[in-house]
Amino acid sequence: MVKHTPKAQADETALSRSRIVATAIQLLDEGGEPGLTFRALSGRLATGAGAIYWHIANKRELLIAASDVIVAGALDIGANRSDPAQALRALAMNVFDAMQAHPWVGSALTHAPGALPMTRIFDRIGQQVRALGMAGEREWTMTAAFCHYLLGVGSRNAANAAMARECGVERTRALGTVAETWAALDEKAFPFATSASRRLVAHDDREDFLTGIDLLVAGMGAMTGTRTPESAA
Amino acid sequence: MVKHTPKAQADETALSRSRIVATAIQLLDEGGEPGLTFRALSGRLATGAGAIYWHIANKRELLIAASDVIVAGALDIGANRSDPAQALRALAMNVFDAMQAHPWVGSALTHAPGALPMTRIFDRIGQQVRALGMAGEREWTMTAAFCHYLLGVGSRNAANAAMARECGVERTRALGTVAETWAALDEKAFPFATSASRRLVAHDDREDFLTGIDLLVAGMGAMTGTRTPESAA
DNA sequence: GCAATAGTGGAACGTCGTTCCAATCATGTT
DNA sequence: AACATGATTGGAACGACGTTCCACTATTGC
Repeated sequence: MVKHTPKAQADETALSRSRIVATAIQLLDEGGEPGLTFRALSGRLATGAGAIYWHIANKRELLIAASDVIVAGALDIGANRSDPAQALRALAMNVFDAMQAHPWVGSALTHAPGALPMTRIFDRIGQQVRALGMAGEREWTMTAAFCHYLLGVGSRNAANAAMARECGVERTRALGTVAETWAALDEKAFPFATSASRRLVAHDDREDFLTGIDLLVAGMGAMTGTRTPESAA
Repeated sequence: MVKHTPKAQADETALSRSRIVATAIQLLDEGGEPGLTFRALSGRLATGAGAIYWHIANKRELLIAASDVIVAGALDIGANRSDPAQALRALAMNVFDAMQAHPWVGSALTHAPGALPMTRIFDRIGQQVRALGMAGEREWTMTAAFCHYLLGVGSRNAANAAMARECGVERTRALGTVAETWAALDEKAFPFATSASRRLVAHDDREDFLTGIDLLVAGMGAMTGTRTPESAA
């Protein structure tokens, strides 16, 4: 009783790569990385594991495809300012927000460095770095530094979210546990960590992240000698 | 026939936490993250899994303990220059070299943000940032930025090593595969990645890393000279 | 000497990613 | 209308993993 166009099955009940990836994103958002399981996936799709493997090679590819949907969506909007420094900032902000909304993305990007989603980010950032006047060796190094920073923040974000989920509490409460551990350390052996433990729970991730981006942009200006970071206002 | 001091069993055949951790490091160095298995571990220690669990709570704790040995060793030497900027550089270099020699450390640090090894790094870097004249909010933000960058580089290093191991070839050859993929991308859609594909295989990780560190240090100098933290819009 | 406790070895459990295969469905040919 | 073919499906089965459990041995305090 089901109508079907020859090639493009518009049938909603039919299995397809995009439907699998969309469901995978649902599971990841609900239960984090451990929430994505081929059993949970086949259960929600009301099919078997073999059917899924017909459309997708393995879990790694599934994770990359899921990340790519999020990353492509984050890079699609905004970041088209005329000023490269501002565009860089907006770009980084978009990626950060996407990683905050979907913490598993940060860890997925880490485990597949050369894959499409990370390449997307790398390319878009590289374009802006180039527009800032970097050339030759510089543009590579600077872009790589930006990406590494972005990736580091993203994976720490993912780890924080995982810890919060594991303890069954919200992020602030989970960080509070770490803060207590730090505060209880020997002040002689860890002078900075003990004094910084208060800020660990009070700080704003997003603001800190953006300050780091500004730091890198300012550093680029200082090292090339030409530009001043005055533009980031 | 075995002599034994009451508490401190110097017996080489006896199981102990430190012997377990040392063997775990061996396995990690030989086979990467997937090389560390409770079965492989109990096999090499000529014992059962239950005996190991008497000394160590779970795999997470084992990975943290293994990382701590490497990190503590890396932070123990050097980095005692009088110039904070130079000390910061030397510190970062030590951690980078340790992560290069033991690629699994980068990924382990990512998955346990508040644990002792990462705290060690955070504290040592924070001390130098503080010595550079940062105070209040700044010293936290700057230290966090350094750590994030360090972590990002470390986990990408780990991912590269994992990819190289998986393909059974050396790192350069594995990166070459990624470079070919990038070169084959649409030049209109990925103008930067396509043009940068040559550098991907030619570059020197360590040099790039240090340039990034210098970038951050230079940024700190530039930002403290002029601005106040009201830039966050 | 003897109970108590620290420590050991390995079988067993449940879950995971992945593979395999018989059954089903849609389609082109006769 | 009947069949052959290849794409697609559902679920059983496999091997490996982290972890738990428990019977057992060795050491210690009394």
